[in-house]
Amino acid sequence: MRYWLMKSEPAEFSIDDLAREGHVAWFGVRNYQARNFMRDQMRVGDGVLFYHSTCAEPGIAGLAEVSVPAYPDATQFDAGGKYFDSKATQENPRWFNVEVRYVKHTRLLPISELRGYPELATMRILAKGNRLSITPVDPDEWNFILKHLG
DNA sequence: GCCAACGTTGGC
DNA sequence: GCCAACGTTGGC
Repeated sequence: MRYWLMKSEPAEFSIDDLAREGHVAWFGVRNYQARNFMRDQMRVGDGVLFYHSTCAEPGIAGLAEVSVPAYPDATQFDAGGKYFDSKATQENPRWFNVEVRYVKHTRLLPISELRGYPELATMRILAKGNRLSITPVDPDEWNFILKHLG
C-alpha cells in the first residue's frame, strides 16, 4: 500500500468532475518518471491526494484511490488527438495509465499551508522546481495531511 | 504576465 | 554522447 499525489488542473478536470464520474482513466501523462510510477509501483487500493494545480487556489482538494492497475494509454494511438505519439505502437506502447476512483472531497488545503508544516518539508511537491504530475507521498506525510484535513 | 526550473530534442 | 536551444510547468 503506497500513497501518491496526483496533480490536475481543475479547469481541465477537477475533484468535482471526478466525483461526478466516479471513476476515470488517468490518461495523458507524457513524462517518463510519472509513467514509471503508474506502471511499476501503483497498486489497486493505493491512496491518492487529488491536487489542483495552475489555478487560483492550488492545493489538495480531495481523496481518491487507485482502482485499476496500469495499462496502455489509448490516447497515444489516437492520430490527430492531443496525446498522440507517433513512436508508440500497439505491440510496443510507450505510455500507460492507471484508473482512479473518487473517495471524497476535502477542504481545500492550499500549498501555502503545506509549506508551513515542518513535517512536510521534504514532500516532493514542495521541492523547488518540482514539475512532476505524480509524486510518491510518505506514509508519515499521508497521515499528517489526513489529520490536518480534519 | 513573469520567470525559474526542468525535460526533451536535435545538431554535431 | 554532449549540450544548447526550446517548450512546458506552475506558483506567484
